Amino acid sequence: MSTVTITDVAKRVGVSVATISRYLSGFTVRNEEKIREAIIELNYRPSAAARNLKSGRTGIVAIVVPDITNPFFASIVEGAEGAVGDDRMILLVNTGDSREREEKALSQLFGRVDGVIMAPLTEDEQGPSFFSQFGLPIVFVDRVTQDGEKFSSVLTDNVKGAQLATDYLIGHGHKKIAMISGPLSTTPGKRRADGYRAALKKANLGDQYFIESDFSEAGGYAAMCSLLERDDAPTAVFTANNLMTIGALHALGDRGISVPEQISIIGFDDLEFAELINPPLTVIARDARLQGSQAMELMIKHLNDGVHTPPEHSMVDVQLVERGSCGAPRESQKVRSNKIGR
Amino acid sequence: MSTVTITDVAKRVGVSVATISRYLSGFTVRNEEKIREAIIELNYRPSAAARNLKSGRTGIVAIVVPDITNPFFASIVEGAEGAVGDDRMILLVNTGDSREREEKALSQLFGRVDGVIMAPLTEDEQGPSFFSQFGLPIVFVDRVTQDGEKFSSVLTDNVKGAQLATDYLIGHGHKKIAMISGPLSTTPGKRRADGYRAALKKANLGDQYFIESDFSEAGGYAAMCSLLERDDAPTAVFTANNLMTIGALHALGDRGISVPEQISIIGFDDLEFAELINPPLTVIARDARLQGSQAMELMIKHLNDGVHTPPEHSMVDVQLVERGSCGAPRESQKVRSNKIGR
DNA sequence: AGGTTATCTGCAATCGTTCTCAGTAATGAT
DNA sequence: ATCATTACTGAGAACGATTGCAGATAACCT
Repeated sequence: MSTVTITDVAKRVGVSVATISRYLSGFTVRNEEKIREAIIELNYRPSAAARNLKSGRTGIVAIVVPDITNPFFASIVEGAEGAVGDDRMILLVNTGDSREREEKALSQLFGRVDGVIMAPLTEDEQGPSFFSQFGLPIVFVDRVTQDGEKFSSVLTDNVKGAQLATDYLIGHGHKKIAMISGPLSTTPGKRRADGYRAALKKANLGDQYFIESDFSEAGGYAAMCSLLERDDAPTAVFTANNLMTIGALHALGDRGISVPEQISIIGFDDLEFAELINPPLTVIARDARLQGSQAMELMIKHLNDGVHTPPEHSMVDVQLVERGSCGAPRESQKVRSNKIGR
Repeated sequence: MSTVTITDVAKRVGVSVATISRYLSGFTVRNEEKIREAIIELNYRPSAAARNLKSGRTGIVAIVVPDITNPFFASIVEGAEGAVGDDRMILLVNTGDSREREEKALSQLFGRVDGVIMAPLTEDEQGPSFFSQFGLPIVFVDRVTQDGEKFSSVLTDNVKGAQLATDYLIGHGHKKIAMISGPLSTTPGKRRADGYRAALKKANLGDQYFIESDFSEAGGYAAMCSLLERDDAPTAVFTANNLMTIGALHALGDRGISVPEQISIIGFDDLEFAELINPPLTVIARDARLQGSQAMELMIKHLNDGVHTPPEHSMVDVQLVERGSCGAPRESQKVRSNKIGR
């Protein structure tokens, strides 16, 4: 076990601890060669704890995400990892969509990390008041809290993405366009719903097929089921995230409803395997890794420039990736007959 | 900003810092009520750094994985998160399949964490020698290093899984059974290859269709391409992990080769969307979340019982999930004609 | 009352660094 | 040779908690 301290190294070389410390911090000192050797021979490793205590910094940046098994967040983490650099590490907190765990984690983070990159669970007011007393640099990614403008953020152009998707369905001639939405308490939930409604309005269509759900596969499944049970079922669906798209597809598969012949579907967020699905999935894509790396770069900037750097807001673009899951609408009779026949 | 220390609290209450410290550690002290109040009023938060320095523990467990965007590892992390408990946190390190980053991370981890749960990149000898001098409890998950028996581990029954898969293909009448294997330098790579070969041997078949690749989608794609280019192409393929399965499917899709009519495929590791693929994917599944939680439980045990608890080894079972990607072999002529026609 | 134990307390050392301050040696300019 | 400048050095005080020790108080026996 390595309980060898800076003092041991100093004794070995015959200088003071201050010199060793300076050497470690990159200053030029007289006996560099001997110090290097002594450190290797003694297998000395500086104590992170002692450094933290003195310097006040930990060299750790936290990333708080609601669900690490969602490929989108996994990619964010990957992007952040790539941008974190050599002298910092990442502390991952997965809150599992639990508000309680999010709060607990945040309070425990204090003192252990230099900054927090987070995708908060909701935009509720509780968040900001907590953050203002937090004292650490915060960068929001993908989602913000109510007064998110006060902190740096890297967001997606959700409104545009949802409009693109809805317009695309409208362009195919659909009139009955459903949206399986995420929680309106979240940034992407709200904004994507806004984009959807704006596009419908522009085309003089109503939003009677709007369903609020919860960004999970089960939620997408349930929402799709309830849409299919309607007397006047939609001919196209826009699902607000990847997991809900998968859930919706499972619901369709279970009922033997074929895509895009009987119903068209377009999802927000691309998936590694979107092309492999039958049919290949048309989606609104964005660069999650880029979002992660931008968030980390912003964080590093704040860390280096001091807390009082003004917040910066970055917006990542979206684009429509056309594959094969959307087509022209079918006459509603046909859809109904199929629905009965399930 | 909270620069309020234990001394401030002590002054406020009119006792010594020792008393506050004891109160914080759960001992019964006289003025509990007043202390509680003072802590809240002053918004005092104990300094993690100072605690670390004195006590030597950090309350953080590291998880080192090669690729967090692989759903399998994401699930491991999720499982570990669920089992970590209230007084510890998880530090995630994503090495991105880079040996260099793995080494660097490991050395930086020292002193910042109480233990390391890891899926090492390879079984090379470098690992163990490093770990023996590491002095921290280590739990291997999914993969081990050469002298892995010295440390606790949670592994999968890889041999059995590979045998199940290969036997299944043999049972369908296949004779030309390929394996797109992971690196033989890794635990799952080697063991799954062993299982495949054992099953072939039992059936008096040769392993001329064995290809070693790298557990990535691109690797699976390339391997599948090279198999298809052979004069005598295989009629069935066993891919050694989820990403390579996706890659292989992409390769087949690009060439218009249909599954399972023209070629059968079975993969190791289930996928959230395996049912949605055309055709639904038959796989060898295992409970990744369970592996993660077991690893964490083992770690907590080591942490609580002291370093000198003997290592424990746990093996998670596998099972074959039959869907629709395997069928009877086609005559080789047909396959060849299709190959020419691509 | 006196003695013993149990419970709580404060003092002060300690953990392993960083960093200010003052001091010494070496170099260059005059 | 003198002085100014530069380049490095060591002593020692922090940083904010934990904890062994010994003393004080209260509680319990006989």
